[in-house]
Amino acid sequence: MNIHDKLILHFEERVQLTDQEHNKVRESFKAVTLKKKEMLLFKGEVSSHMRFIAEGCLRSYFIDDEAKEHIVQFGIEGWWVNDLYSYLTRTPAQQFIQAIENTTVLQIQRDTLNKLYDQAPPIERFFRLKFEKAYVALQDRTMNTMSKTAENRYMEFRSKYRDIEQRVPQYMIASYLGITPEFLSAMRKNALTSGRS
Amino acid sequence: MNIHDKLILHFEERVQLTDQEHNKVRESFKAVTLKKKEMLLFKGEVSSHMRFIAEGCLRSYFIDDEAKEHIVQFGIEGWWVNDLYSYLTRTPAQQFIQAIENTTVLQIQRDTLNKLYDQAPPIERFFRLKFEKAYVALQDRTMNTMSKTAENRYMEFRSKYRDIEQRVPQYMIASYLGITPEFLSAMRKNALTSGRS
DNA sequence: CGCGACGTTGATTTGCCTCAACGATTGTGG
DNA sequence: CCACAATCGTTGAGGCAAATCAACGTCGCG
Repeated sequence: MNIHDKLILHFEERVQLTDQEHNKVRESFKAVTLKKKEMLLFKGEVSSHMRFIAEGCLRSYFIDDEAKEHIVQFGIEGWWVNDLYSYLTRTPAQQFIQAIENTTVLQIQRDTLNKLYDQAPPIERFFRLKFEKAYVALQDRTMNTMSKTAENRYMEFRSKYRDIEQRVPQYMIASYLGITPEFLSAMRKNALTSGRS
Repeated sequence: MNIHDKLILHFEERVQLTDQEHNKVRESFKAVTLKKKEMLLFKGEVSSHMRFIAEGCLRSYFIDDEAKEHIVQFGIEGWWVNDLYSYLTRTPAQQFIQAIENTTVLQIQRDTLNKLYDQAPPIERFFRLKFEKAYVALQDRTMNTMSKTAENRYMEFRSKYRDIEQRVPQYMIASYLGITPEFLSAMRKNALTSGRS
């Protein structure tokens, strides 16, 4: 199975595409490969691509006024990553996107994608559905952050993203959860000495 | 100007509609009026409408394990409100939606909207764009919550949503910001006695 | 072998919460 | 139209979850 097949299967989980649309997709999305720790997007660049992770693992993060990193999102095979604000407004990115493992991404230029929306309505539908889902997922995270303790959020992260948990260093999980590595470490110790697991 | 005109103008800020599509919109969206404190959606109901606020002010909120309320979103004229998770998955809502002022909402049934997507691609495009924007806005809020103090978040809220600030009680703003009313009160006192404003 | 990346530990500090009490408004039923 | 009850905001004392800071152990890798 070549790399574009993955993307097409991904689209076809949600919408039906004609052969012609398959070809459009194959032409429009270009592969990019990254080695571990390489950058896919730097803060300050304008993000002008939508990006699908075909293989590997990435993180997007930003740096606050006190020079601290905060992980916005992890992504693995089958996920999309972007600094969407930069992409939509054509302004310099606030976020960095970096490879955690060697990674292959399929990306499409903004203008190409916008044309594709006109030519292939199922693709536009796919993205409508995708953003609906992404919004719901993000809202869920927001609600958790507002109402749960760090320990509960960690437990939920572990059960929801077991695959990711095993591929990224612990301090990045702490950053994603909005806590310090020290505190995560302390929590893990507690969880082990009480509830056996 | 009747109430459906507002909605059509709202669509036409982003996409072009034909006269026929105008009519579809007029037929499909039904008006609902609410008095202050009335509920538009209860936790446990399935949300089966997309809802546009034509006039008034609403809040959506949830109640956590410790019986505390958390405001997820405010909405005024020109905004959309929903428990999107419930709407998309047809499962019982986690959230409540309540009128803060007397309010008029235009709402469309899920099935009707889904048909409309097929019949009127610009409407589907509108919602793709809307969810992209909503996602970005929510991500911005998430990033703020992760990296800023309560005081900074409050200041940002005030400058970004001055209109809302003046229409909702202070304890609801506290809830939206993820702090207690007491702490917000203390912050306000500080801000006044130091920086003149 | 040595160094950098990662995780851990413990002492101390801090941002925000809890609880309880108390004005000031608002609104509402008698 | 007044009286009383809600509703809302404020204050202050005390407490806790999580951060900070500094030091140290361990592993993988060049």
